[in-house]
Amino acid sequence: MPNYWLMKSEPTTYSIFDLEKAPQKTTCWEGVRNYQARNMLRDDIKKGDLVFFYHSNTKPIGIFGTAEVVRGGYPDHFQFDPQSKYHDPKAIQDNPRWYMVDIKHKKTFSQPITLEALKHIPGLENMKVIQKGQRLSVQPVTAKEWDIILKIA
DNA sequence: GCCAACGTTGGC
DNA sequence: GCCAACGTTGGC
Repeated sequence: MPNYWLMKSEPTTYSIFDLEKAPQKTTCWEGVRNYQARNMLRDDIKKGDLVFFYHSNTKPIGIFGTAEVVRGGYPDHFQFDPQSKYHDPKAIQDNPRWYMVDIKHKKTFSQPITLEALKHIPGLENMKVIQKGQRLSVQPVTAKEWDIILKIA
């Protein structure tokens, strides 16, 4: 059984439409610089897991589609790249601090499921993304939540 | 653009 | 190891 996740992105930085157009419809999910999210990327997110692609800081906010993890956690090489905005001068080569995964586009919903809509769907009351102050850019999603949302999409 | 939430840093 | 200051996220 795959596990389910939700990943946030600001569409001005990287949108689901960018992912659709990417070579092999695949991209690496770099730049996560939060330890809780890092732990999930490094330890928990495996090849074959499924992901909701969420647009934040935009209009409308919400889940725009799905993607599949095609490569599980591996070191985010941008931490070692002084040119990158994700460079981390404290990161050590043989003990990487930050991790990323590769995801491949699966589906763009015909209509995004907005944050506002998510708040009113029965069964999603405990979903992390609708909780106030929930800032993690990578979040676990339960199988039940996944099913409810896919049925509506 | 504001600001609440909350993670991180660093002085002590 | 506490906690104030500071920075960032992200909804509104």
